[in-house]
Amino acid sequence: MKIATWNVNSIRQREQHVLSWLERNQPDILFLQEIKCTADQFPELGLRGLGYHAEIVGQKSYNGVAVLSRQPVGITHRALPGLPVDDAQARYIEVEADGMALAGIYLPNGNSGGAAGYAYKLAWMDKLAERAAELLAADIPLVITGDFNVCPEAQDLAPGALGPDDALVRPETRARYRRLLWLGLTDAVRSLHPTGPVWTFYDYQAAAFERDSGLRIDHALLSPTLAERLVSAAPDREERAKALPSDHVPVLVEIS
DNA sequence: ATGCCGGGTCCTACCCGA
Repeated sequence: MKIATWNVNSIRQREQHVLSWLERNQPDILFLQEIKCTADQFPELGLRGLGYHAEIVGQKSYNGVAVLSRQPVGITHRALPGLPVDDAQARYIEVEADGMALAGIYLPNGNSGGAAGYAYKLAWMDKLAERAAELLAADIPLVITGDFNVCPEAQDLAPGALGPDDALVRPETRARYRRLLWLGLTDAVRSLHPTGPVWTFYDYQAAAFERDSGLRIDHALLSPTLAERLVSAAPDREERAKALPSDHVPVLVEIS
C-alpha cells in the first residue's frame, strides 16, 4: 500500500503537477495540504480518468486539506477533535480505510500572530497527541501524515536555514513532536534514513533549492503494526526541480 | 537572513507562508 502527502501551495496552481505525479507514482492515497480553496473551487484534476476519488476540507484563500484515493474512503473527521467548535481553519481530515485510521494534517506554522499564534500551534499539537492516544488505545492501525511544520531534530534543517527561536524548531515544539513518538508512533522517513538531510521543503527565496538549503517538516507517523510492515519512505526531491513547483515536495510511504 | 518568492484577495497593495 502506498500512502503519500504533499503540501501543494494552491491546488489550482499545481493541478498538472499533481496529475502527473499521481500517474507516475500510483499511490493508493494522497493527502494534500494548503489547497488554498473551497471544495467548490477544487479543480476537476482529471481524477476520474486516473481512477481517483477526492474528499475536500476546504477554506477560502488559506489552508485547506484534501485526500485523493483509489478506493472511496469514509471521512470520519473534518476537524481535529478537541479544538474549539468555532475554529474555522481547515487543517485536518481523517478517514477510515481497510480498518485503518489515516489523518492528513496541516499543522499551524506558529510564527505569525505573536504569542497567541504560537500558543495555537502548541494547543493544536496537544489535541493531535490526544487524538493519536485515543486511536492507539483502541488498537486501530494509525497513520498521521502531512505538513507538521516541525523540524524534529537539528539534522532536520540546513545550517542557518532558521533561527533558534523559530516556531518550527523551538524546544516546546520539538517536545510535542517527541510526545507523538513516545506514544508509540514511528517517524517513517527517519526510521529508514537515520542520519543526514532528507529535505521536504525548500524556500522559494535565496535559491534555497539550488543551495540544497532545505527543511524536513513533512512527515508520516505510523502505529506499531504498520511500522513493522514499512517498506520505503522518502521525499521526492525531483519534484522541486520542475517548473513552477510547490515549495514542498511529496513524501511517499510504502507499507507491505 | 528575512519576506529577496510565490500563493491568496476587498484588483492591487497588502496578508500569509517557514
